[in-house]
Amino acid sequence: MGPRPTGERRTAILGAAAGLFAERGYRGVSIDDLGRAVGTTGPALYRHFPGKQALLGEVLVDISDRLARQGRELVAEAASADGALEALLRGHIAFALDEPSLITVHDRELGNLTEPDRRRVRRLQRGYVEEWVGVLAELRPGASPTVLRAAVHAVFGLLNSTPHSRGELPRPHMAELLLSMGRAALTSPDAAPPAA
Amino acid sequence: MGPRPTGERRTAILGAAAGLFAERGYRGVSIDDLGRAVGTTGPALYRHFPGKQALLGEVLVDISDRLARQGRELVAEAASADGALEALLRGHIAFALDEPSLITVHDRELGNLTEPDRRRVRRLQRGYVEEWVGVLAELRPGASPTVLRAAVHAVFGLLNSTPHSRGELPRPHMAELLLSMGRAALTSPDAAPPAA
DNA sequence: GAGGGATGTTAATGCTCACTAACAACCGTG
DNA sequence: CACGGTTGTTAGTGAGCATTAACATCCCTC
Repeated sequence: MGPRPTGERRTAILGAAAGLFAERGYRGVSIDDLGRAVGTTGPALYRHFPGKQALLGEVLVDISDRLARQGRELVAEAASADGALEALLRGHIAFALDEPSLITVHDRELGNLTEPDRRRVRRLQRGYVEEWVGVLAELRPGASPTVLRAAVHAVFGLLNSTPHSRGELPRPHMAELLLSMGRAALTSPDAAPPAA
Repeated sequence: MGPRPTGERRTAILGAAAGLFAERGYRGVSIDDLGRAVGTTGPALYRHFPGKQALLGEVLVDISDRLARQGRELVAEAASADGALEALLRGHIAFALDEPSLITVHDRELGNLTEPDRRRVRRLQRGYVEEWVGVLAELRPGASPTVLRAAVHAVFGLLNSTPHSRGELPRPHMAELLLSMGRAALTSPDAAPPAA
């Protein structure tokens, strides 16, 4: 069987991997499952990737990179801190609604990465979080970065909950709901004083 | 080796299982790991449980049951809808902060249950969610139950994010932060009209 | 103080699975 | 039109793992 023009098989495998990993977990998906999902047998996969772990690594690094890059760009383009926050929220929500599998895999499978891949993903994640924290610090000068970081993680949990409540609401409606909930959560007068 | 007074070995196994499942995932934990964690060998487990899946089932049903029961009680005891919402939030937050492993396992491992166990867990979860929806319906009479359900799921995502941002903040401070964020998210004027 | 049930241990057993080997077909290029 | 590189296929191979079997202790009861 001859090769298709480009590495389209490669990207097909990555797509299938994201979907299957999200659905059954990294360990619940076999090489043969992955092959079957793209119309080949299992071992054909080794013509495109060195192994199963490398596949997961590529998926996770790609997601983290896209989020971090998107965050950087949105903040750079924004005219105000308020605008930046709204852009970050809308961007993250769009991502979560468009790619629920990627979001699911992203915060579930970190532990199955090789150490180098895990480091890369963590670095990218940290950068993304700091983008949010920077914007929030401008909006609420009183709050400590530690509190803001915790708040950002909490809002990620809120936004990333989409895959769990799938299909309950039409997409644009869900997007608006998440936007207003996320904004409310981040801009409420929450900065409790450092506990005694 | 003789038996200890009660089924304390049983509960030790359940505790170890929750911790290990949370850390490495159901499929990433072997029977031998579980035995080792409670000071025995792997197969000893079969004296207390019919198998690995039954173990997971018991853990998940127990969590779901505790949450649902706690929800029912808190709402029944509350003097007002406002009070009920605050109680639900505080109760869920305490649970998430006290038992991060249980929370983690709870929304990750549903797919590894037997069909009957999955049904039981889902029924309990639904009951818990409806408890929240009932309270919210009283506070925001205009909103549709569908929107409220989606909002509740989103807030669960927010509250359950604790295990991800572990140790950043002292516990009481974190509890207050989550409370105010959760309340803000649920009581913001978010009820967008049913999209065109 | 003998017997039995509860609880443990070690040694199979049989399955799944990631990965490798050996071989085949296709395509573009000389 | 032969050749080599690319991408597939089927058939191992060896490891890990859930579960079971066979056997050993211990404690409680009679």
